[in-house]
Amino acid sequence: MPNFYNEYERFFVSVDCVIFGFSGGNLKLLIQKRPYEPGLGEDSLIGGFVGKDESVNSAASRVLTYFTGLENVYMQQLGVFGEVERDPGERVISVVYYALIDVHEYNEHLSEKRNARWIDINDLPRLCLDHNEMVEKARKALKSRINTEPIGSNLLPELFTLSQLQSLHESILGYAVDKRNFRRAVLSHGLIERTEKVDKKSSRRGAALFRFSELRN
Amino acid sequence: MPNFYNEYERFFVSVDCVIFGFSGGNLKLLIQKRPYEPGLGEDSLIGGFVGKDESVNSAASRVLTYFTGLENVYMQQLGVFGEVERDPGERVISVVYYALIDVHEYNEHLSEKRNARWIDINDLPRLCLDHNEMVEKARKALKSRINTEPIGSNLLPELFTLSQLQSLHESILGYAVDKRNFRRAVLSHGLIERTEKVDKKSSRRGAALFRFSELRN
DNA sequence: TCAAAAGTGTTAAGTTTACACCCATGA
DNA sequence: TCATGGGTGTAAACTTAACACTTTTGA
Repeated sequence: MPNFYNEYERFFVSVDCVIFGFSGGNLKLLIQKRPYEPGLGEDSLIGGFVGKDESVNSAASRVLTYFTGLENVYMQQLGVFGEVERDPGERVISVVYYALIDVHEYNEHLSEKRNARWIDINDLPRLCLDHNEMVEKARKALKSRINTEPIGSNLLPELFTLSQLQSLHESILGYAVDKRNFRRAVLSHGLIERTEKVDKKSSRRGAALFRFSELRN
Repeated sequence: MPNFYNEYERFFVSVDCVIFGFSGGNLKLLIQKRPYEPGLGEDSLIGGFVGKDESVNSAASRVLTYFTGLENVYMQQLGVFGEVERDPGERVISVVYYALIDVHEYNEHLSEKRNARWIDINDLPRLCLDHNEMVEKARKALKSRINTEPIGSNLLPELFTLSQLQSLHESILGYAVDKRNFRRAVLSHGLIERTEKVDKKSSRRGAALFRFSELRN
């Protein structure tokens, strides 16, 4: 096939994923030790390069599966980081995603093998390049979407208590919400439904377990 | 400088701009005749390729200035279109922006020279590649932001009447809004202020001219 | 004098917020 | 029996939505 654009430059294109999890009442982030120079060994988002025969979105999915073993994960594009000098090694244009995963389902063994680990979002270390900026942007995106998208359905196990869901919302929003108002609001949305099951782990009395309804519009 | 990423592929990266204007009570889009194969002469968004020594955002600004003569235009990244086969000529990864410009200020002579023209958003022709999809995404973004961002300040002339502002909102939203409620709402936001001037062109009685307040938070 | 756009308030409905006590259970 | 987290209702404040007539003026 002839090349029509040959006068133009070509660039490395990477994908970087801000991977959120929720565990122990706290929002977590999956990070790795950067596997190449420059910045070898520094803390880094999970990322990789776009390949010849895959779309940019597919590259992000591939990277995510490579690190977690999970497929069909909830992911959203956040934007492009395209400053000339953002990577001191080579010019790389990065497409950033955020992903939400259920930390109870992912392949822990695999991510350890990949040198990845979960950190609490509030103990975020300094990350390489412009990765802290990417995390900041992802947190803002989560905050603004938590009340309109069923974000919890990706971060929580299939069955969960309303207290867990509330605690997730509070972690994302960064402030406490009123228990009664919260329950009324999420129940009225009709996105979750009560099951017959009861969770006895977190309290003496036991808490009703809910699940996200299957129906999507 | 050594190349650390040499095993990876490099890609053409383009920027495509969904450029909105507002004139005669209608939302407009600036399009061009595609200047290269494949699809030479087809209707196309305003676009170009990212160069070696410019950031992706700068490339978008450069393209916009090239076509309109305007600088410091309001632009926002919309996302990346990165399917493998989206351009049948070559693999090109496109970063999409939307921009809002005041059609009374831009350089009409220049855009004509560039073979660009304004079309009414409701008479949108079939555009090349995946450009219609980009426009659709941009319209949704506008809709969801019209009530939180001072979008009008970029699309309207410096002085405008409330009827013009309302008509702009209606064009973006796609439905009529109540005049009294609209006026109360925009005035209470405090983003616009009344001037002493009066517009006599659009009515016998004359309408007060407003401007967007300088103050930004 | 009339056509055409500008301008102006009030009420009802709905939504959001604030707030405190009893319940069930296992240790 | 008591400590712990689970579960529940109501009233006030605020926001949104619906609705129609008068004003000004150039032709």
